[in-house]
Amino acid sequence: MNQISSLEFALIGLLQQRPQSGYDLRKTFATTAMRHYSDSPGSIYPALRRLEARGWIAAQDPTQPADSRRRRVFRLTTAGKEALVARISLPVTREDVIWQGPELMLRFAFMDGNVPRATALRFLEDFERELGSYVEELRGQLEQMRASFPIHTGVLAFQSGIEGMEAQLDWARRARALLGEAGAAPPMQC
Amino acid sequence: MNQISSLEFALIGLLQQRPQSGYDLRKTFATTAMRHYSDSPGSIYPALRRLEARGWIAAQDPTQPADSRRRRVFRLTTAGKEALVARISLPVTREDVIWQGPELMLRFAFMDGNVPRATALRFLEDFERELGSYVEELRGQLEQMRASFPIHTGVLAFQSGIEGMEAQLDWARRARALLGEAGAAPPMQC
DNA sequence: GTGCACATGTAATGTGTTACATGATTAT
DNA sequence: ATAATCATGTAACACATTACATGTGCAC
Repeated sequence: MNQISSLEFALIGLLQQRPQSGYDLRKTFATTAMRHYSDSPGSIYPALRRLEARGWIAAQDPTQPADSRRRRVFRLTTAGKEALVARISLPVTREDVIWQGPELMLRFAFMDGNVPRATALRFLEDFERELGSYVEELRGQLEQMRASFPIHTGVLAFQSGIEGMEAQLDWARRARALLGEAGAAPPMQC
Repeated sequence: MNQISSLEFALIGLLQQRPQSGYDLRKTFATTAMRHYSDSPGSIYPALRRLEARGWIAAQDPTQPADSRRRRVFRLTTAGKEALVARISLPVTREDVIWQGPELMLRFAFMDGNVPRATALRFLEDFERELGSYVEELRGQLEQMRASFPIHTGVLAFQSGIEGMEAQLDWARRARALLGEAGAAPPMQC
């Protein structure tokens, strides 16, 4: 499979921000908001080797004297940056909003300094459109459920999902307004 | 591994509602709000065979005359129902709310008619407590981010996650009020 | 000098994904 | 009759998880 996995995407996104070792990346997954990624060595080190084999990342200065520990600090290569930008710039599809992986918001988060502001605005527009239409469909299903069942947990759980999505829709509208009006601010373009 | 997977849990939860064939279950995953589960035959049929091997589900009436198609309709066994109830009744941990899999809300949704109302209330209390403390932690991280970066996409994406969780917290409070006051309604107990 | 955090790695296992294969029934 | 849908299955592959293994440097 030539497809990049969600973990691999997270790794190159973090490496774009600054060169790091596998251990550093594990600690990020273990302690920050990216906790939903496993910090197990069995996933991260193999993923790093896959990325290295593809030429997207490279260990910098194999015989680094400044670092006595046997750390391997990786940096993003030019090809890696291209792959990152390509992944970030993917249009937001209905599948994306349904699966709601950590992946989607990570795509938006990694846009800083990597793509023009227009791409971020496009993301938000797509996101609003796809999520909006999906929520509308779910609301229809909710009405049907409410008709057949009373207030029981199935309906309530369903409602929880819908309300979470509505909060995200609301966020997207505000974020778009913020980014759109920021014509005076320094451009995001790399 | 003796652990039940998220897919297996979804399958026995659906089979508890009514006996169904693998194809029926696939269609549910393909067309309803449970779309985040794959409807690929390569995942569902092997999972059904695993559940059958464990004795949690059974094909009813192998030589059903009423159904000319060669469907295998599965029903939940007593052991299967026990496993379902055990999984549903698990306390909500911090890990659960962080991973936010489809799993957690499914647990709540499948409570109808399977566990006493107290279990549902307990779920909501745990959920509020764990998610509340996690959101608080994330809000601290957000403030740090906001200090170092301007309004850029990383901060915005972070905020989106927090707002989604806050919507769920709000939902949990309302759901708890609804379930708690419903002393007059027919009990959920099986 | 013993324990702990740092740092990387491998092997076994289970499972989801993709793609392909097969055959029955219904509709046209 | 022939296409589409129903219905189940398998094989190859990639990947995550878990558990184990190994070694370094620092603190007490």
